[in-house]
Amino acid sequence: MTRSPATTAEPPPDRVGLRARDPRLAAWRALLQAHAMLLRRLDEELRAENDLSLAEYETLLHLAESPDRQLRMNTLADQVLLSRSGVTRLVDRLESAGLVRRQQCATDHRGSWAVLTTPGLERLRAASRTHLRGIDEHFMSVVAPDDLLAIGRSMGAVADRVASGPGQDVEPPGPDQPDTSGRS
Amino acid sequence: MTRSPATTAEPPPDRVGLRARDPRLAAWRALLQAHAMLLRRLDEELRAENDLSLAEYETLLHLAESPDRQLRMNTLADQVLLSRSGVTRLVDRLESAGLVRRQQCATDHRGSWAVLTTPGLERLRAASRTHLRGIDEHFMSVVAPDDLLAIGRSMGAVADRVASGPGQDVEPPGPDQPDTSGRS
DNA sequence: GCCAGGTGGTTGCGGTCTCAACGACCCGCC
DNA sequence: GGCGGGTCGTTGAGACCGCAACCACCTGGC
Repeated sequence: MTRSPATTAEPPPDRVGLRARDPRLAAWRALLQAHAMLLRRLDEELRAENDLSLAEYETLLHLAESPDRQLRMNTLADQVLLSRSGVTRLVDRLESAGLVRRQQCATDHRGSWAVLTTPGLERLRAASRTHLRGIDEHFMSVVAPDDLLAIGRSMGAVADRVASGPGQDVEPPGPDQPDTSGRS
Repeated sequence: MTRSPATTAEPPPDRVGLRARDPRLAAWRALLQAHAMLLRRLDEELRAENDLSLAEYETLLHLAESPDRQLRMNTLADQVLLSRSGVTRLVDRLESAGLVRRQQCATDHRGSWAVLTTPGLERLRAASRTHLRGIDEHFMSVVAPDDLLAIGRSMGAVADRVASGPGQDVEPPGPDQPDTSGRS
C-alpha cells in the first residue's frame, strides 16, 4: 500500500516483477530449504553423538573407501568439495585427534597421503550408525522409492552439467544475441 | 561392539563394513554432491556479476516478497535459515551498502524492521536475472519435468519431517501397527 | 506501580572456510 | 646438467557464521 508516487512503468505489480512465482521454482525452493534443514540436522546429530562434523565424517568415509585407506590431499579436496587449504586444516584436526595420519608420498616428495588410522576407522563406524540412521529417518523414509530414483537421476545430471561448465559452454556461444539488457 | 554373529544380514565385508554401498544411498550422495556444486556455482555467478552473496540475495528476495517490503529481523532469520546474529551482521552489510534500511518498530521498541530500499530492489532485480538464468541453465534445463515434480514433492516432505522433528517423534508409539498403507 | 520472566536484537569470541602468496618439488627441453 | 613452467601442500589474512552473554524492552500477576 501507500504506493503513492508514480514510480516508473512498473509492470505487473505481482511482487517485484521478479519471476519469482514461476511454479517451476517451487521444486527449486523446496530443494534449497529441505537441504539446508536436513544437513543442519544431520550435522547436529553427528556432533552430538560422535563429536564429528559432517565434513570430517565425509573425509573419513572417503578415506575408508579408498584403496589402502589413503588418499592424496589433492584428491581428497576434490571428493569432499573443499579447497586445498580447507583440506589441509581439516586433516590437521583429524590428525591431532588421531583419526588420520599423514605420510609422505614416496615417489612424489611434494605431496603426502592422508591415511585413515585404526581409531579413525572405528570412529567412522560408530558415526556411520548415527549418520545412516539420520538419513533414513529424515530422508529415506519420507521419500517414495520412485521419487528416490528421480532424485538420483536428476542430481546426477545436474552434477555433470555443473562440472562440465565453468568455461565450457554446453551451448555454443550465443551467436548474435540481440542484446537483452542495457548491461552496465 | 564388533558384532560378528550374523543373524542380521551383515553383508559382505565390502569396504569397511559400512553399508555405504546401499544402492538407495546413491540418490542421497548425488543430492549432496549436486547441491554443493550447484550452490557454489550460483554463488560465484552472483558474486561475479552482481557482487552479492547467495545469502544476501535470498535476504533481499524475502524482503521484496513481504508486505511493505519489510520484515522483522527475527522472521528474516527464520526465512533465510540463519541464526539471529547471522542476520544482524548480514543486514549490517546490506545496510552499509544502502540496499536495506533499519527502522525501529513503532509498537515494540525492542525490535526493528529491515526495509528494502529502492536501490536494494533494483539490485535485486539485476541479480535475479543472473540467478534465474543460472538456475535455468544448471538445474531446470537438466531435470525432466516429471522429476521436477518428484523433487518438489519429496523435498517438501523432507522439510516438514525435519521441521517437526527435534524432540517430537512423527511416529510415536504404534510399533504394533504394521504400516498397511505401504506408501504415502 | 512494580517486579519476575520472556523476547528481540546486538556483541565478543571462537571456529571454519576461501583466496592469494609461498616454498618445495617434478618434469621436459635446451 | 640446468632452467623455466607447472603442481602439491601449507600458511597468512580476511570473510562469514553460530553460540552464549548481554541489554533493552514487553507482558502478566500482585
